[in-house]
Amino acid sequence: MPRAATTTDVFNAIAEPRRRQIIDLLAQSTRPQAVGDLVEALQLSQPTVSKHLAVLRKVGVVSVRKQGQHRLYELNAVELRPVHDWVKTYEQFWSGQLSRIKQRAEKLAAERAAAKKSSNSQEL
Amino acid sequence: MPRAATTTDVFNAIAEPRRRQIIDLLAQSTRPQAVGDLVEALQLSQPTVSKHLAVLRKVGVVSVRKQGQHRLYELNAVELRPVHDWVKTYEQFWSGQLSRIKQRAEKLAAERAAAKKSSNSQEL
DNA sequence: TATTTATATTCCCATACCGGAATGTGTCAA
DNA sequence: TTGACACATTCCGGTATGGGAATATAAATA
Repeated sequence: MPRAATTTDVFNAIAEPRRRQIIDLLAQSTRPQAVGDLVEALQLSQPTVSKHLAVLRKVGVVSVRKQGQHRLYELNAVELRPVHDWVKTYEQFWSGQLSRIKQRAEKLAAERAAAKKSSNSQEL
Repeated sequence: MPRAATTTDVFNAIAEPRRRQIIDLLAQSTRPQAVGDLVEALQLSQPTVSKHLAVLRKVGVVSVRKQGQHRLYELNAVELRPVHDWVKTYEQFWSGQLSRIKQRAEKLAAERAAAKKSSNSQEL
């Protein structure tokens, strides 16, 4: 099995730095951006930008709207939520000491739950 | 230029679901885990697990310690911080209405800053 | 020392990439 | 209709993948 396609999910899509740049640009701008605007801002060729946008479209991170001969791209940030939710779990590992206590408590709770499930107290 | 290596940065490393599973397992367990434990938990072949661990090692997300013939893997979650920090910016897009007001204010501030930089009030 | 155990590494291959170049498609304007 | 413009898509080539199979390495054990 080869590497998963970039269009498989958001995690694969945002692995590419230019695609994160595109997301950042769309977030910073009030209004939807035409492809040409992004081309200029990113200093990349038009086909390259269009292809990155196609990936972001397929995973739903951006949406398009036609306006004349332009395509206006808009951020659909909610699709980033899986990434946020996953990584947020680990915030506690580098934030204050108080949180570290909480972290420890959660670990112990997890252990107890696991031990209960399989009456096998071996470490996971 | 092909796709960036999985070992290029954390974003590429965590694109692979099994590597995220490994991270999750290491986070849930109190103690460092031997490769064999992960093999059993993930139901993957030993070489596959070892290779995923090698990727996570190279980007610093896990650290290893020898204990006899075992290698004990431990999570180094702080290396996930770049992902967290990047995606956290977008939290506002799906959290409560109050935050959305704040979001709008930040956009306007960004616009003003951009306009100041290039005395060109065209939209970015 | 020979054997088992735990893990890492190498080789293989089908697949998918990212960028560049070229080309296709659709819209506006003369 | 003929261009001109904005954008998407296709084709190409060098590279890297992830899993399986086989092999290497290193420690424990008989």
